[in-house]
Amino acid sequence: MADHGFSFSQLNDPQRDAVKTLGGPLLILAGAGTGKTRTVTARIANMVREGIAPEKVLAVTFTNKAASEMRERIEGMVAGGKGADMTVCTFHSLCVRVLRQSIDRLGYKPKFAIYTASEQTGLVRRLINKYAGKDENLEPGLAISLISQAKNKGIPVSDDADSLVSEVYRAYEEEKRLLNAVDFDDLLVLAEKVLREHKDVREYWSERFSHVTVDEFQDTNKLQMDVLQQIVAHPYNICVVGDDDQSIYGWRGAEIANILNFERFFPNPKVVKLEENYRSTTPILHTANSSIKHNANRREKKLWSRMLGDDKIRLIAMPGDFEEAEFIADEIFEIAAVQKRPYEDFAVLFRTNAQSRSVEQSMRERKIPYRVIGGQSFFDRREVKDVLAYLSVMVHAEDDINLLRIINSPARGISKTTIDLAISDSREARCTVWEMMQESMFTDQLGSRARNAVETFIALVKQYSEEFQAVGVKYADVAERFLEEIGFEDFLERQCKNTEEFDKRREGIHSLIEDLRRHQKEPKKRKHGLRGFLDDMALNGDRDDDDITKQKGVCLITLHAAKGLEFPDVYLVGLEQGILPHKRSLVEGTLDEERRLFYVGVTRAMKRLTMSFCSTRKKWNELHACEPSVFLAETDKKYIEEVTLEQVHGVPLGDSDSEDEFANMLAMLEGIEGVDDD
DNA sequence: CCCACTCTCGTTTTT
DNA sequence: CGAGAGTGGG
Repeated sequence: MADHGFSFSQLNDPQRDAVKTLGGPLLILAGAGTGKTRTVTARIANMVREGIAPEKVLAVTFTNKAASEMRERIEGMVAGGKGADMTVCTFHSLCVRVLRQSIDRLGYKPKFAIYTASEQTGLVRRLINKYAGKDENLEPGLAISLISQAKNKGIPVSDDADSLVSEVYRAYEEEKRLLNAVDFDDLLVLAEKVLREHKDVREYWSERFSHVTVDEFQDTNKLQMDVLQQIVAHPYNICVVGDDDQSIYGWRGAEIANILNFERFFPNPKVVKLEENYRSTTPILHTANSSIKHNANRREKKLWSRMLGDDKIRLIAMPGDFEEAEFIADEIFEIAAVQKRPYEDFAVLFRTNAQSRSVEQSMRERKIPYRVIGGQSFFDRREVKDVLAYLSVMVHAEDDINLLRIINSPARGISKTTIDLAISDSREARCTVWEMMQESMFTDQLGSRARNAVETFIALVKQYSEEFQAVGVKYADVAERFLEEIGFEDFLERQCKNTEEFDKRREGIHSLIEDLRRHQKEPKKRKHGLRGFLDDMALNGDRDDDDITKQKGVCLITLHAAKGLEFPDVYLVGLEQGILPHKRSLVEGTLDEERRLFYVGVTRAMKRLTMSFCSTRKKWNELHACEPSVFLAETDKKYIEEVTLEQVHGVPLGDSDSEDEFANMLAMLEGIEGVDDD
């Protein structure tokens, strides 16, 4: 017990079977709430116990968050700090490691830059403007997703090689290549390529990692599978863990076939099913099982629980979405008060982000604290992008995208005309904008004011990139000084409507600088200093302050984002045709994936589940009639209590004073309706 | 360069 | 309805 933080006796039979199986391909089908993480971490701890060298152990996840959580749990289980020698990372950072070492084999320079989403958008937008005819129009977002799909599935962007997308795609690839830059998908594409084409590289990595584990395997796409196949060599000590019933990312390329046909990729795998659920009560699991069995292609599984549970599932027919939100807010308020339960016990799950609005409104009116996963991520914020672009230019001024992003913000007298001239001249000379700006051939064409501005800018960049490169320098301090010098705060303030916005944005910058400071202090800091920091940021860095599980209050969350989480008391709302089987899924024929989404929603609940649908819904200020979801009709009602809103109001919850509670609730409802505007 | 107005478009989201 | 992009005048 002192040796390692697990013992076989804490595991159930299939879990133990999985933990003891260390050789050969292993597929663990881990249903929702069946102790997947415990099994995987125990299995890895067992490897070390069995004498496998920790540095030969690789565990791959999809998100940085999942990676750090797994690392933490493994380190807690493995004796003598050996856990730290293991590699626990995302697919993307694994590929970065491969490429940092061997990308020169593909003709790139080793210090390649990784484009963030915004850099990618910037480049694509520019190329669309360049190539689109007058009457042609292409959304950068659409182009990017087509390009990404092409790379991940290994298919052409468009079946017409002369189409605008194809043209943009070609130019996009060419430009990145010229700038020694790669995007997210390239990390996988190029890593797979270098592994496949170079035997010594492939052998290095497959010997380096003798035992590989892949988490959330149902989310892998074709490209990730290709990378895996390159890295994992005979005798294929690969363990994949996942649940085909929770595969909900098909729309972004996840191949459920990877899990359904695992044996096609790795021969004769052992298959272990984890079906005992430790999270939910029997009514919840029965309901989930009875729905998911309507899916055609799946690995047969049936979740069961030792917890019988007293509560049936409620299915409430609501007159409208407003009433639905009001009801939930009232009820949570009441239960939290009467049963003295923390708000963190409750979650409201919905299909689309837009649905959270009405619930948020009702929560705010009652002063119920709540948390939502914030629409735009930290890295999408303009000021953060600007600062990252600046830092990136300091490392690598040849990068046109970032250079152009910051060249005149804050305004420093370099006009659009000057910039356009620099771009076209650099195109002609086949060099970067940064190089062109230093040519007298270019500056001679400018008026004295413009020339002056350009020269000042060049001097500024040169000065600070030297300072950043100085030995022993504290990046965060230099960055602060730099932002001060260019008057970034004033620039920010001018862009903001009010003081709150300014404070928020300044806070964002501050937090970024702190990330930078922390990154440099970290003992296991990356090789290339500031470059390494930018890489981390591009790979969606080690930030945890936007982690929803660490925030307080009722959780309002989409079904997608809720995967992997659990709550004692769950409200699953908007179970209507067109919303839960989403309208688009009906056209696209992805009803199965919507059903899995429903399944994921139901299995988030531990003790109590309330489902609801509305017979009317306000859409863009107009009332629309709604029909209940087909998923409700096909689900077994053995443990479901079907009620209308009026009926629930007639049976208030709480053990005592129920009539008073009811009266209070009514009074409250009336009080609010009186104030109702919008 | 900046503001204010109109227009458009409303799944899911990570790296 | 409301966020975000795009347009045009001051």
